Amino acid sequence: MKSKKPATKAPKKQTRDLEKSRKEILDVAFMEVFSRGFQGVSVDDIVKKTSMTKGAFYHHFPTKLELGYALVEDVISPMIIDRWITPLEKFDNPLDGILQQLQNLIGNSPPAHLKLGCPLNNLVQEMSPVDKGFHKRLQTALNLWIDETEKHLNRAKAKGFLKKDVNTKKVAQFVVMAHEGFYGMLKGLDDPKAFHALYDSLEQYFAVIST
Amino acid sequence: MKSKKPATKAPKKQTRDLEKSRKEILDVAFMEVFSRGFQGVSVDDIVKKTSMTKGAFYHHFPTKLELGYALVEDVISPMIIDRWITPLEKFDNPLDGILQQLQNLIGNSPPAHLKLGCPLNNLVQEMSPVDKGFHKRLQTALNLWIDETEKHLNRAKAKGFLKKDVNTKKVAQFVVMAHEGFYGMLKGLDDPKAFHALYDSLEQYFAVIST
DNA sequence: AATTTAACATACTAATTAGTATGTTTTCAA
DNA sequence: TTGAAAACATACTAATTAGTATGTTAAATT
Repeated sequence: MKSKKPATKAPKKQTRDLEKSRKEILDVAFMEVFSRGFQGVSVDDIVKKTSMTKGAFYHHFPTKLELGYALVEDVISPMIIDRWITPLEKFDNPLDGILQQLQNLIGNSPPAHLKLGCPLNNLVQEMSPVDKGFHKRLQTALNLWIDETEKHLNRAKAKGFLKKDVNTKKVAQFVVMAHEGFYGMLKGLDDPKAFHALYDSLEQYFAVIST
Repeated sequence: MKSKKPATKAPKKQTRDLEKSRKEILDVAFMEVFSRGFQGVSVDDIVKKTSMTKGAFYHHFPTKLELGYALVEDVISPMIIDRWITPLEKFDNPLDGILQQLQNLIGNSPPAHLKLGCPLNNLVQEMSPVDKGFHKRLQTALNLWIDETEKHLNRAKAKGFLKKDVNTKKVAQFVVMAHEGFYGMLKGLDDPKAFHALYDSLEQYFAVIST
């Protein structure tokens, strides 16, 4: 039996950690909501997949809706930045970066993962008309995506990759729309060739606005 | 009191009509599901907004899922043909028709209606990963939309409006993707100017593939 | 006209739901 | 060390859920 406590200094023997617990709930909730929808998941479902109980859940989130809000603000929004914005920094031409990321994160994704769609788009379509608090936060997340994309497009313009007369705000909106559209389409279709079709068309559009 | 029955031949005094009742349930269910999502609507919700009761509902549909399937096949699919395909017949150049219909049905829609998004896209995003029966039927509906769009693009090609080397299947997929993307975007954003931004970009893309 | 059957209505059930009330254990500051 | 508060656990509740069992009425058939 090794239940003896070694006399060496306790190496971080915390059994309770607010931040870690919150993160565990959010992580589990994210996957559940991602795959079954916000209204399709119950608080009990989430709790069951957690190492905690209902008491813990409601210690962290006053209502199920507040958990949903936290998912948008604390999980999904940072994820968008991580996956779609930050990687663009490595590209001299942001337009190349956008196409590259589409290829990496969507084109190269296994079909099983594509079937779940986009976490943000899923919630926009499901919850935006249903709850004002959701709508507000989802709108903020979408605008964040658009604004950050626009910044890189402005950089592209400054570097001479984009025609002088292009409206980068408009293009940014179109680019984000295409991301949502790609995800939505590939979620509904099974056709693995569909991505290339969409990708090729977007590439053609990029060619028009490029120098 | 006018409760007397005129001796004139009964002018269709049916109190029970299978088809009419089914249609009433489907119509009510469509609006409820359209605005609150399939999982956000209960059978009792639907029944309450109907002139019938639960007994009638389960006389027409064995389960809630079967009602959902009927919504896709009997309500939404015909609606897509009516709104997005049939109108194209009036246009000499189908590409003009597609842009016109986008302007009519989305650009000129009141924001209150745009907030509900697209009935098909809503269900694709919410239900496609959740239930196989849904996925299959939603996929069929999407492919119907794509195939019918492709037919008109082939007509455009035959008439010389499209470049000879364009792949009409690919373009059709991109067009439907754009429709879903437009709807999804405008549902999340509030910006009334967003439509024009998206529209302009799509128009530029059309210019590339046109003669 | 009588009888069968189709088109419903009414009343129920067992499971699930979000949320609460109250207890227990860990942590940390004095 | 102690005591208070934070971080949970347990046990409950009232409402809602999809679905059923059974009754009733209108319509079609004979």
